[in-house]
Order: sequence, then structure tokens, then C-alpha cells
Amino acid sequence: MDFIEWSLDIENKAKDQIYKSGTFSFDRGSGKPFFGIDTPPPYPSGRPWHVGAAAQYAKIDIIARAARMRGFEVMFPIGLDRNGLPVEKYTEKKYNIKMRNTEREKFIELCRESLDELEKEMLEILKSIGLSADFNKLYRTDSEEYRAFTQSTFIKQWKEGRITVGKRPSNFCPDCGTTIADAEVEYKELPTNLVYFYFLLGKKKILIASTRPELLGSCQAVIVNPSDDRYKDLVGLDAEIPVYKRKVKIIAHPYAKPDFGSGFEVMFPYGDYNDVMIIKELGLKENIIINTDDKINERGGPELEGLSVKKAREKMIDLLKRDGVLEKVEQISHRTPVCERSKTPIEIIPLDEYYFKAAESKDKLLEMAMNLKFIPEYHRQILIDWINILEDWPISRRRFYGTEIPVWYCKDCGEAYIPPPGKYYKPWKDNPPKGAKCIKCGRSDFIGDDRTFDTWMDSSVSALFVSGYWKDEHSKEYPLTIRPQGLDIIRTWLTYSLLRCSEISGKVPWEYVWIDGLGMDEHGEKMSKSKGNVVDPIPIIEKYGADAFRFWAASEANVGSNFIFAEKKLVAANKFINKLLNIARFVGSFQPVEAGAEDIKATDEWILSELSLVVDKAIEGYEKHNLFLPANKIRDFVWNVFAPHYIEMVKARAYGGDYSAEEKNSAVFTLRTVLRNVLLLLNPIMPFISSHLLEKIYGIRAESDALFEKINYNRFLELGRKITDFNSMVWAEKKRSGLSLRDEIKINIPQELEPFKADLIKMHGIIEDEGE
RNA sequence: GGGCCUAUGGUCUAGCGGUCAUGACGUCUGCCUUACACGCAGAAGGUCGGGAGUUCGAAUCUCCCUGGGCCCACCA
Repeated sequence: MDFIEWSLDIENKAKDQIYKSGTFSFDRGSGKPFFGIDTPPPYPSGRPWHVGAAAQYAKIDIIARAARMRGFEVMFPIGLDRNGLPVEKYTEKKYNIKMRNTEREKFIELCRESLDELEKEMLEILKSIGLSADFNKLYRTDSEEYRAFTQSTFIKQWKEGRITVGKRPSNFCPDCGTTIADAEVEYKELPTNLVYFYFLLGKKKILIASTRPELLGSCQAVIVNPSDDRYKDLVGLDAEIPVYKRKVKIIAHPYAKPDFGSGFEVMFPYGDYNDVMIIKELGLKENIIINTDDKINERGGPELEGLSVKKAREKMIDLLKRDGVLEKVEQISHRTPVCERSKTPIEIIPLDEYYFKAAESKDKLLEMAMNLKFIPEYHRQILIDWINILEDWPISRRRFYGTEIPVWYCKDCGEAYIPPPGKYYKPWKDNPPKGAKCIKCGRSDFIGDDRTFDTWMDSSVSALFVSGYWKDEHSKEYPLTIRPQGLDIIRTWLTYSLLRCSEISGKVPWEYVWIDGLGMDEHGEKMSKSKGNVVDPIPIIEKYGADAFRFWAASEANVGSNFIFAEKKLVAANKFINKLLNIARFVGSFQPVEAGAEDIKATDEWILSELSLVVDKAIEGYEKHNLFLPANKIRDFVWNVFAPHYIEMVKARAYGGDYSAEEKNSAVFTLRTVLRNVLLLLNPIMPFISSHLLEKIYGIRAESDALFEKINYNRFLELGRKITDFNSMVWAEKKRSGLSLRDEIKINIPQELEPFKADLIKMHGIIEDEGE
């Protein structure tokens, strides 16, 4: 046997080789049971990537490899999520441009260039951790076929009445004249006037404080905290709005804070995001007073109509003063949402948006959520909680780099035209298909919708795409087996996938949902680019290798728990690799032997029994898609039982010396059997070193076709603890007496350890007491 | 502010009603014992966040408080 070596060079060569050979393609005709993974398509948003994300993909890969070794034909697709805001922001920064000042075609082109560049890096990382996904069939969510499929699902669901158009309060920048995404809103402390004035209540009057008095014409209610004893009697009464002399109800709502202003809060559509929430909750009218030109409309009355918001605010203060209801004006600093480009305060204005009618599916979703198998079980609750408060899902975005909404509108009557499914449509630049006629007025002059979808519209049908359902509704690969994903996107990806896939296909898209925790920095805080505490996995993997990284990922935290990254844990993982390597050097130095069951000696039978337990536990872990259990169980067995106790007990016998061939063979057979099974069990977690050793020592090719073995020994298990305790006792005794470990010692071997007596005597150099 | 999760030796972690609370990293002491000093052996170190309760018995179940995390919402 050659001297067994291992290094990162060998690991890297092995990686190159597997990605050249295309070992991991899915073979529909293999005859093995099917195991399909709805792999999360990573978003290439640029470095640093995230160790937590890399760890998640490592764990998904362990699930895939373990399933192969359990005898499944594994479909492990990999794609890239390439739609939406992140790349737009990246591109804006990279070229120092703004999307809305750039020609759409040009901007899309630049985004695509950015993505192609970032994608390369992303794929490198995935390969560097040894991901055994089917890279030959890489897909992209911005490809023509994927987008065409997203559009087809929209068209189908539109026809089924699942889509609706509704008003949605949107961030509107008066300066830029457009709606902007939440991500384009930033907050600034700006000085503003807090205006105190009175509402009349019969003969009484109540003091109100507001920073937006110009919106008074749209006032819908006054709220007060239910626990505010000062105003208890007023709840339910009508108060008269000054200037307009219109009456609104006083409503108790916990959002009003007794110590802010006077304790009363006026509700306008919409002074801020909070008004949006409460007005919706209380079912109040959305009487908008500001138009998209930033001017007050007719609701402001003759005195304000046509004025800009700023002028209207001053005018209203005058009007309040004129009517004698102004108390005071106070200068305060106010955290104001502003447009990130123009830095002007934004207005919240309801605009027409497409909605997916999600709320009416609540009951069906809850039922599915109850029937899915969750790993870990306790994360089911997060999904249930989100479904319970599910609202209709706004799916249209006023952005450029995304899947276009495939809708045109009749120029004459405004009726929507929906093209047939199957093609990729770009209504913002293309005409509808030839022969398109308005279903209402029959004319054929259209204007295209220039909006795109929320990216979850694309990713929520990933299960239908990767399984081939999009091409063949009878695909045998749908439903898939497992959806692995992070805790943080349960509300979005999981909920919307369940909603859309089940409605389109009539089936729950997976059997299992596997929820991973989040990777935290060393202080236990979430890593984020804005905080600047993101740990880049690339240098870590370069330094420690994929196997160490994967072992860390698997052994660090139980399924579903958040985990903390610390480099010293990688050092520990490396030590385990080294330990394994040295055990392999020892065991691999013996030639293979045959040994019949009846020839197995007691000590050997004991460790084989311990091994049986470990095999059962580890496979049970893999079956439950729990990697933490096998990783720790195997390390514990190898390092705390097999190496220090068993190997030391049989070392002399394995070398031969004055032992019989039968005694020697039993030891060698056992050493080789234990190591082989340990390597097989570790293969999903540390594929590179274990494949390398399995091939070198046993001639087993483990990259793709090795299976776990089943070991059936079951003797002496009750004595295991007694053996290790006895060994520790002897070691402690030698230490206490100042003896070296190879010195002889006079000590009694307990009667119950009689079967192991010969090995124990040899191991410790025990001199038996002749008298006993 | 709302919802959910969580709290175990210096650090991370197992445990999920009942023998001396598991393991890893770190620390200390002694050892180069022919697989391994990235090692071996030994040792120190915990009022299981705080309080109350259920129980014969709680790290383990319930409630409250405190700290941490995630998602959502954010000052009229």
C-alpha cells in the first residue's frame, strides 16, 4: 500500500475532475426511486457572498449525496435567480447611472452584463464547496424560456380569475414624478412644523397635533389610545374638522400614543405608512387629496385646490388661524421618508397595481401547511403564522430588469388584452401578437404595460420548472421530494410557491420542507452588507478546503437553528480530517483479509456492535435530512471510542506478533470494516477525503455509486462503557503512579471484562496477580 | 410597536420529566506510547438567564421578567 497522502491540492484536483466528468446528471431511466430537490436558485449579487449561504448549499448538497447513498436517483438542479432589484442597484452603482434616467433597453443590457460577470463567480463558489448539482443543465430565471413560463403561469391564473387590479398605496416621488420601490426610500431627519389646532366637539374642543395639516380635507377619523383615561368618554363621538366643518368619528386604537402631542392622532390617506395600515384595518375611505403632480385636488376645497403640498401647508396654517382654532406651531425634527435620488420627501399615493388574490386561499394553504413534512417540525409554525395574516399579494413592479407583465391595453376602451401562453412577451417595446383584437370593442390598437413582476412571481414556480412540469403536466418528476430553504424567506418564497404551484398543478409541490437557520457573525448578529459584517466564504474555503467547510456546516448547529461562524471551528474540522487520515494510514497498512462471523473475537465483536449502532443512527439522521446528528455521532465514535480504545486494544494483535493467524485476521478485518463504514457514512459530508480513502484502501468509487452498508452485530454493547471506564482507570492509575503508558502495571481485570482479557493485558502491560 | 423563536462551564453545543448534565474549542499538568504533537493521557471549570408555579422529582412542563435573534411595521 502506498503511503496515504492528503492535501488541499488533491482536493482541488478531485473537484476539477468531477466537474469535467459530469457525474451528477439525473438519469430518468435508472430504475431507482426518485428524489427531487427544489434547490433555491442563488442570486448573484456580488461579493462578499455569505458564509451562511455557502453553508446552506453545503448542507443541501449533503442531503443530495446522502440520498444517492441511500439508493435514490437524485435530481439536483441548479439555477440562478437573476431578476429584480438587487442587480439593478448593483448596475446603477457600478456604472454610476440611475435606472430612470437610462434608456430601458440600454439599462437591461448593462444589468445582463453585470449578471453574467457575477454569475461566473457564483458558480465558482458553488463548485468550490463541492456542490453535486447538475451544472450541465444550469437554468436562469431571466432566460427567455423561464420568463415565458412565468408569463404563462400568470396568463393561466389570470384566466382563472386569480389576478385582480387594485389600488395600492405606493411611494411616489413628486420630484422624479414616479413611484419608487421601498428600497429606494431612505430616511432623513428633517425639521418640520408640528401644528396644534382644535377639532370641535359640540361645545367642547379637542387639541390635535399634526405635521400634515394640508391633508385635513381628507381626514377620515381621529384615533386615541383606549387606555388614555383623559379621553375615554369621547370615544365614539363625532368631531368636527376645522375649516371643512365635516364630522369624523373618534376611534379607540392602540397605535395612538398618549404622550405624543395631545394624545389624539388624525388619520389621513396617507400621511405616512402608518395611516395606510390603520385606515386599512379600520376600513376607512381612501379619499386621496394629493394628485400625482404633487398638487392638492378638489378635496382640499376652493382655498387649497391646485396648490402644491408645501404651499398648501402654509395656507392651511393661515386658515386655522383665521378660524381661531390654531393653538401653536412647534418646530420639531422628524424622520422623513425621502427619495434616495432627489432627496425630496415622498408622498404615499394609491396607484393601480396587479394583485394575486392570495387571501381567499388561506384555508387551502393552511391545510397544505399542516400536511407537509417539516424539518424541523417547529418551523411549521412560522409558515402557519404567515398564512394566517396573508393578504392579497401585489405582483406588479415599476422596474426594468424583471419578467414583463404580459398585458396590453386597448387604446380605445382601455380593456386589457392577454396574449396566449407559451411565448415570451415584452409589451413595453413589442406589439401584441398579430391579429390581436380587443375583446370588448374589437379594435386592435394597443398600448403595452411597461411594468415587471415581483421576482417572487418567477421563483415561486421553480418547482414546476425544474421538475419539467412546465413542459409536461404529467412529468413523473413532479411533485418533488424536498424544498430546502432559509428561515428568512418562509413568508415569501415558501408561501408563494405553495400558493402558486398547488393552484397551477393541483398538487402540493413537495413532500418535505427543510428549513435552515441563518448564519450569524461571531457576535450572534445577522450578517448584512449594510452592517458590513458579512464573512466571505471564498477565502475560508481556499484556506481550509471544502471538506472542512462542509463538516463545519453540518456539525455546527442542529437543523433549523441559527449558527455562528467562527474560524476556529474550521480549525477543529481540519483536525478531524487529519485524525481520519492517520487512522486510514494505520488501517490501510494491512492487507485485506477474510474472516467468517464465527472467527470474530470478542473485542472485535464489541466494536462492530458499536459500529452497528452508529450506522443505524447516522442513516436514521440522513433519512430525516438531519446532518447534525450523523456528523457529530460519527466524529464522537471515531475520536472517542474507535481510536483511543479499540485501536489501542487490538494494535498488537493486528500487527501479528505471536498471535495466531485467526486472531490477527479478526482484528484486521474489523479495523477495515469499521473504517470503511465510517468513510461511507462521512462521504456525504466530506466527499473528497472519504472518496479518496475509500478508493485507495478499498477500491470503492464513492463519488456517485457507493451505497451505505448495513452492519448487524449486537453483542457486548452493555460492556462498552465498562471497557472505556476500565481503560481510563488504568491510564489514570499509571499517571498517578508516575508510570509511562507502556510500563507494566499490576491491576485486577473485572470479571465481566473476561472476554477482552487478553487484549487488555497486552494493551496496558498488565501483570496478573498470581494469587487470584 | 406586533408576531414567532431562543437563553446549558470562557466560547459553541447535546439533552425535551427520573442514575454523578453530552461533546467540541479554549485553559492547566504530564507524555514524541512504532496511525496521528493538527497527537495521547489526566485535570480544573456549570446556582442549566432571573423569579414564581405544576410534580414525589424539572435544564426538561406552565406563567411572569430580563437578554439575544428573525420577520413585519415604524412615530402623527
